[in-house]
Amino acid sequence: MGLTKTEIFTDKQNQLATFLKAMAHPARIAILQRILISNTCICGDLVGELGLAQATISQHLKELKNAGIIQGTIEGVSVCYCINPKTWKLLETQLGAFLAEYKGETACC
Amino acid sequence: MGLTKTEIFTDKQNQLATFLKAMAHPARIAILQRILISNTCICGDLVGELGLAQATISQHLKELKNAGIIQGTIEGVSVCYCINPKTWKLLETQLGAFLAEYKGETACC
DNA sequence: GAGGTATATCGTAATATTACAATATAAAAC
DNA sequence: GTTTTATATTGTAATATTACGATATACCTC
Repeated sequence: MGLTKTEIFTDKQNQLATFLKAMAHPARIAILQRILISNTCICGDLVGELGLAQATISQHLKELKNAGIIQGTIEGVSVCYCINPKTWKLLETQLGAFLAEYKGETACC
Repeated sequence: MGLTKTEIFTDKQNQLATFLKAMAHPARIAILQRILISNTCICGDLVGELGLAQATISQHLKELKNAGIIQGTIEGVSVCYCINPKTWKLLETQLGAFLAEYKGETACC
């Protein structure tokens, strides 16, 4: 075992889970916030700012990139990472729809 | 290693990561949707509806409960699980604030 | 209280994640 | 072309997650 049974869930459920999983780490939230605030990002800055090793940050960036949340373009010696606007909007839509399913407090519990 | 370095991040970053992690599984999204739609929930229903073993579903419910997202009250033989309104609002606020940090497309990448 | 029903917990196997040192790659500067 | 600088990849150890069978618990019904 140890393998998520994706086949029994809908594509939407699986996709939302993938997005959430990609963001479900404080380092990746910190990285995203850093990109969001400065509206641009160079990986080297993060190595100094977060207290994690360069290899670890590179790994986190890779996961955000795999999920499609960020994109990177080579800029001379360094790489410029920024938000993928298309994915971010999709994420906002899907997450918004999910959260909106809550209809207020129930009488039950 | 293999242990997240929570101490180098802010409480807000860690809390948001914890919420996201709790929801970052298609089974748990399906469970939440089921609770949200019916405005109530009994675990036994889920065992029939999702294609997972009873022990697995109980485990997923436990994780959602540990994160404070759902709460359960014993109701005779079964347990009634429902959304924790306070946590759900906190989650909406924190996630909303996070998503709102995006200021639209950048010129950079 | 014996039997049935609903949920939780335990034990365990397979797999995934997190973190980092070491090393590789690739472009700029000299 | 060698050195410097920035990032990626590889290898590896520690830990976490996912799933399920088996078993325990707890409450209702008779």
